[in-house]
Amino acid sequence: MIEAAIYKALGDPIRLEIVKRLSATTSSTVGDLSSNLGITRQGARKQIQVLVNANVVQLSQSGRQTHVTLDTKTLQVARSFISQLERQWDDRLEALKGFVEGSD
Amino acid sequence: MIEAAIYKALGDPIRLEIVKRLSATTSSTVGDLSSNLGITRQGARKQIQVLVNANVVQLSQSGRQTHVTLDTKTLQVARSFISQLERQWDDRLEALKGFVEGSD
DNA sequence: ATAATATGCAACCTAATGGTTGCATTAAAT
DNA sequence: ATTTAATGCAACCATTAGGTTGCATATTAT
Repeated sequence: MIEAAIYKALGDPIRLEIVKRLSATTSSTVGDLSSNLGITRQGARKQIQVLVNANVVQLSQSGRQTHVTLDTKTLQVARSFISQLERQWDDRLEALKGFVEGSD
Repeated sequence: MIEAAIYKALGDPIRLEIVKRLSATTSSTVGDLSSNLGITRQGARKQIQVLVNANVVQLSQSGRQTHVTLDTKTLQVARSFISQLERQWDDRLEALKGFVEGSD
């Protein structure tokens, strides 16, 4: 079953920025990720939670800090689905082309 | 530059359903797409407009009907970006693995 | 023991979103 | 010439989302 929730999670500039940072950083805590986003720490935390709820990231506690990691499995599902859309579309175009050529 | 708008457009169950239908249908008019979505025609039209604004679909007029077509170029951009995130993440993990092994 | 750090949680506000109803318009059929 | 079909557009409404401030809590450093 396809989850619009994944795209919804990626569909916000701040959340997308967080995901981008995550993909490029060795280790990120909630605190790290929350800075330099142009919003408050608490605001950023809420956005991180949206990513958690959509399974785009996972949290793990370690002492007083919370680590955030990307869940690439979810990203993979999202990417595969888009691939499928593209493929279906292309097949359809191909079939149409064949039909037109055949009736020529 | 990366557009969160694309994901935002896909991040709604009704809009995603519209896109799915488009990928599987030979030709779709606004009217076709607006039926059996569980909302009014006008409501559906607004969602289609969101897809138009995000360049996920394009409209073309033909007499009294409006045809809707997928813009696979946009989908491709979205997919590529996710691929890139996955790749960066994998490279990072690989580098980390090398570091751990090297220091053993 | 105290102070500083890293966080979480709740209440609140405003703007955006998803949806509706109602009416206008234009092209195609009869 | 009328009617029917396929749309578009605007006003309105309820809910969700994105953000803030304020306060509580639990580790870590001094």
